[in-house]
Amino acid sequence: MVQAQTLSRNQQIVLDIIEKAKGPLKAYSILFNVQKKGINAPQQIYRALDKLIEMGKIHKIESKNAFVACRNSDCEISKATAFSICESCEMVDEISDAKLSKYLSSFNHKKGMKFKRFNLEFFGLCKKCK
Amino acid sequence: MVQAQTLSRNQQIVLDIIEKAKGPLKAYSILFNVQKKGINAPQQIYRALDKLIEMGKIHKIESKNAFVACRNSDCEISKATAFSICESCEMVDEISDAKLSKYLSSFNHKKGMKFKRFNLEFFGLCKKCK
DNA sequence: TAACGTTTGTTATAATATAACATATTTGAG
DNA sequence: CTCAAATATGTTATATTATAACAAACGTTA
Repeated sequence: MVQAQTLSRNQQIVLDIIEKAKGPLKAYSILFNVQKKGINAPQQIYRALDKLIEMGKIHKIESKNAFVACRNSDCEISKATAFSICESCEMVDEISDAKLSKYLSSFNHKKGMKFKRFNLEFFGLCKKCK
Repeated sequence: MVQAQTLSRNQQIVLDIIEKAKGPLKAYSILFNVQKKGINAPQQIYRALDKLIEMGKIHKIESKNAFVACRNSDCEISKATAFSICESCEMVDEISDAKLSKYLSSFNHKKGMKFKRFNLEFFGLCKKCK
């Protein structure tokens, strides 16, 4: 079972770094940042990332192979995620829009497939880069 | 400029394989399949894939690092893509739903970002795997 | 036909991710 | 409490995905 509250040492270390970051972090950049804390191997990072994703504490931005903290209670355990991604400065913003989320969560494919989960990535230029 | 019609030799070889495939193909699996045709290096595959994506002939399934042929004229040069992905058998189906596409294409983020493009991936179990 | 852009070929390497195994720690049922 | 099961850790090695850099060939088209 996925634990509800408590994070293990490594999980907490990794989550702290991701939460403090201004943008999405890559696994190896997290690794380089925690080597002073005694974490030396990619496996240790990837294991923590996997658990944090399961718990819904972070999300993976698939198009960037990078990770951001979840700022959105609506996506409850990452069943319904949407992001806005700037193609210039790489900024990523989690979209929390109840209508959008509802619309997509209830979307059903014609071919009879029932969806459990979706991930949506929007791309453009953010205010600053426009 | 992106060429309109003609594909180069390598581009055609790569596209043929992707179009014939039943499911998404990974870059290195494409590579192994074309070594008999004199293509030996990953670069050759990735270059062809990049151009085919630009031309809208194929799409990348970001969550799988794999590539599928475009079956949908609606997504015109990959500005608006949506896929249905089976978590069991790995089947990928391109969704072409005008309403969905229109809804998302006109979606505007509250924070003032104007989107140029989106990619949506739905996950679940397909008919067979259900 | 010369200049430019595009494609190709090639070698090397970077970046991302998992396998496999041994040990330690935590948790919960009895 | 206590021991068995589940979870987490540490570690080495390796697999997978992707790009850098450079030289040569090809194909437009002015």
